[in-house]
Amino acid sequence: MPEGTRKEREHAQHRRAILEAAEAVFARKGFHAATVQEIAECAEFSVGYLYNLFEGKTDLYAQLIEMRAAEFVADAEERLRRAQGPLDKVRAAIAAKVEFFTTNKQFFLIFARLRTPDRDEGPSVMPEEVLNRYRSYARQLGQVFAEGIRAGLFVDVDPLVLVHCMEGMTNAAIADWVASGGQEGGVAAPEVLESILFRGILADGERDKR
Amino acid sequence: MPEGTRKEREHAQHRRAILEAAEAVFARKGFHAATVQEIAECAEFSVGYLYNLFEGKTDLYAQLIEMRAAEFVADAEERLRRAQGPLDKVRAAIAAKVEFFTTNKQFFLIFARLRTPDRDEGPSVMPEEVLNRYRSYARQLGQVFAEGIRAGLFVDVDPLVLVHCMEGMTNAAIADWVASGGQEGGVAAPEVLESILFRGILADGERDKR
Amino acid sequence: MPEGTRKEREHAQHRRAILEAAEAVFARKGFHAATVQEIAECAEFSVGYLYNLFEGKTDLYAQLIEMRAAEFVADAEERLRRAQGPLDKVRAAIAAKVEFFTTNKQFFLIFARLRTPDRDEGPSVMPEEVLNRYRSYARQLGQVFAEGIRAGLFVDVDPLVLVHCMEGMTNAAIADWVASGGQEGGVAAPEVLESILFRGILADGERDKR
Amino acid sequence: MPEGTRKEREHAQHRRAILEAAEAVFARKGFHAATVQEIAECAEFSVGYLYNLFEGKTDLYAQLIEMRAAEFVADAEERLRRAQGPLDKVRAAIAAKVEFFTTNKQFFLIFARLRTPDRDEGPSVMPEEVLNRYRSYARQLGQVFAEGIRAGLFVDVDPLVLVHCMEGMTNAAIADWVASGGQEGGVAAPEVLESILFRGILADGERDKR
DNA sequence: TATGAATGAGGGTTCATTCAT
DNA sequence: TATGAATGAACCCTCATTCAT
Repeated sequence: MPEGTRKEREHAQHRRAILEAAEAVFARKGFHAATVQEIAECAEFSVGYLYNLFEGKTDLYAQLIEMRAAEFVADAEERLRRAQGPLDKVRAAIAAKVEFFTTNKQFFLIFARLRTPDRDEGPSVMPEEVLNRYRSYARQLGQVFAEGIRAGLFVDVDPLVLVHCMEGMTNAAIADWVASGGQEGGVAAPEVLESILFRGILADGERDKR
Repeated sequence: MPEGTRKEREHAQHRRAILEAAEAVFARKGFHAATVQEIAECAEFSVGYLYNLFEGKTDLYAQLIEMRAAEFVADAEERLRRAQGPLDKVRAAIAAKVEFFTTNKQFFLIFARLRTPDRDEGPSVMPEEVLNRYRSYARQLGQVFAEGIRAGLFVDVDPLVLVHCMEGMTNAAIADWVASGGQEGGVAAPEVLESILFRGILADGERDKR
Repeated sequence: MPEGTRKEREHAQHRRAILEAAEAVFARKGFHAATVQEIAECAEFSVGYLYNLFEGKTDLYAQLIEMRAAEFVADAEERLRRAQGPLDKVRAAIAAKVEFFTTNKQFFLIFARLRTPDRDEGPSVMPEEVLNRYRSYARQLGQVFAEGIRAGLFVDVDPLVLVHCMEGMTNAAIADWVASGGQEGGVAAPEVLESILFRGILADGERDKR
Repeated sequence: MPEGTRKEREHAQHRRAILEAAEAVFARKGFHAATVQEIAECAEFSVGYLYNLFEGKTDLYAQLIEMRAAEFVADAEERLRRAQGPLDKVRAAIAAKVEFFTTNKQFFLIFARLRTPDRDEGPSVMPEEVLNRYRSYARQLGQVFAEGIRAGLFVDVDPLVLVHCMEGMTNAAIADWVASGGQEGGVAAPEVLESILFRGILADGERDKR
């Protein structure tokens, strides 16, 4: 049951509608090529109203990312908490990511571009809060790996490198799936990615040869 | 000793200077936010002269990518040719990429954005030739993995997934290095990435447990 | 009493204001030398608003001509319909033209330039519709003369030549009047032009000498 | 036998070549759309050299018109001098004009646009000298008609109107011929134009009815 | 004499943002 | 609350003109 007065509920609903329209347009065009006009039309509101609810194009972008980042981190952290031991935590992290982007294809395109931020655009587009949330999550992942290393489960390599390996592999797999149309069942199964991350790509017989 | 008349040498030199200025600006701002004005200033030429040498902003972008892509592919294919067997070929591919972006930090930011092109920008920015060159290289990598699978060296997984794993891991490692300032020796050593790709992140004792 | 809502009326009024400003500027400078900036200033609107109502400079030009051409042709065709017989129809055509440009001095300068279009400007500026309207009117004039020839009223000369004579004479007279400032009563009276067109410039006694 | 040193002769020859190239381009594109670059290429000289011989685009345009106007006026005035009596002088004027533009089709397009000068382009494009030469010729024509009127040969109408009628008719006929491709024998014969100018378009029997 | 590389002011157009309604 | 008309700064690009060679 939604809280607040009817006005407050409508307000929140309109915000969501606009954020979703923005997600579609930003995903399709990128930040600069997207126009506020198109987002407003897509949400079936006027530009003016959009400017009542958001401070501007940049704010809209930031809030969109904040919203999705919060959704993702909330779910992923919950899964991390529930999983026991580094191995299962890593599995949980992979599953969380693959599942999140499987249901948020459009956002993946935005997320992917975030990794190479356009700098020098006046005040940075991303509010510190979002960045901190993400950094905090990355740090947790790092700790999971560090713990695994201490426990003798993982190879003794800078945990950051392990995080990158995991992130890079999953990103590439998801990117390929999204680029190829995002059909059901297309993305590499999390289990395959897990297996490669854990055991590498060498066949069983080959691994010990050298 | 460069060929051609003095005029031709200057012409080529100016082209290079502008392409390098463009690389710096596109890397910093992205395609849309970069301005021709800024590129010209950065190259210490007038806008008009830039338009004598290139057909427009889009052409400048395309030629820049074409130039770097040609450099990369030439080197990487040469290394692939020299390496014997799938294992060494994969090692060569990783080394080629890490080394190329180590000396072309700025271009990495452009390359990374290429993977999530802004759509709907009229005719795609990239000329078919460049795309084909890249596709051809990706296909070669796929064949290396396929060969490794046939030879029983690699796990029996869709070669495309293996390519993605390799690409994703190296991209993430390079991205982190670039983002953190690109200091000497910062990027994860190719040998570490290789090792993880081949043998996974599980410690020796753990791998066989399950 | 104008139709539509207040908004619609204002919209139409602004369109007219801009078209009139465009008429003044195009008349003074010609298409190429006119600037959108100047038209906007002259209409006391911003450039941006002008682009809300028209697709661009070319569209503005085309719509202006379309508007005036429609006004002229509507009036002239009505007069042609009402006049009885070739003689009166020719008189009506002359009067229609002289009176139209007497109240549309500025447009005459635009009309005059239309007759020597700058070629090679990509797709012609004029929409087919306007050209067809004008061609249709010219054809009607030709038929009037042809009918007069068949009836033995006019000399037996290619009707097209007769149209040219009529058009040329009236154009020259109007051009002179416009060039000399367009004062009241300056243009040669339609009756004088008619008389010369019909009976030539020879004095009565001289005509039959040869 | 051309005068001056070889240098002077070459200089004059180059000037003519450039003026002719300019005529072709200005005729095709109009003043504003024509580019100095294209004129230079068309004349097979460099832009720089063009700027050695002419002060700029405007000067080139003015000198071109000056040259052709001088040619025309010299010929037309000579014919006027030779003709005896107003009738023959008018015939001579018509013939001079038709013949001149028959051999100078391209220039007709430039001449036609001259009649509706783009104003407000800073210092007027046409030097006073050219304008005066043309005015002087128009005055002479006016005097021919005035003389005819005094002699009872022409109807008693403002001579300027008669000049306009003659000019307008011939312009329209030439314009049609040029527009339709300028084929041999296409333009209305001077005799037809003369006849209409002198005797009007009414058939013999009709003229006296009213 | 003859060249064309180099300039930069100015044009058409877009779009984030505001504000009267 | 919700609208969209109106703004104007900023962008890409062209082209007349200059000047070192």
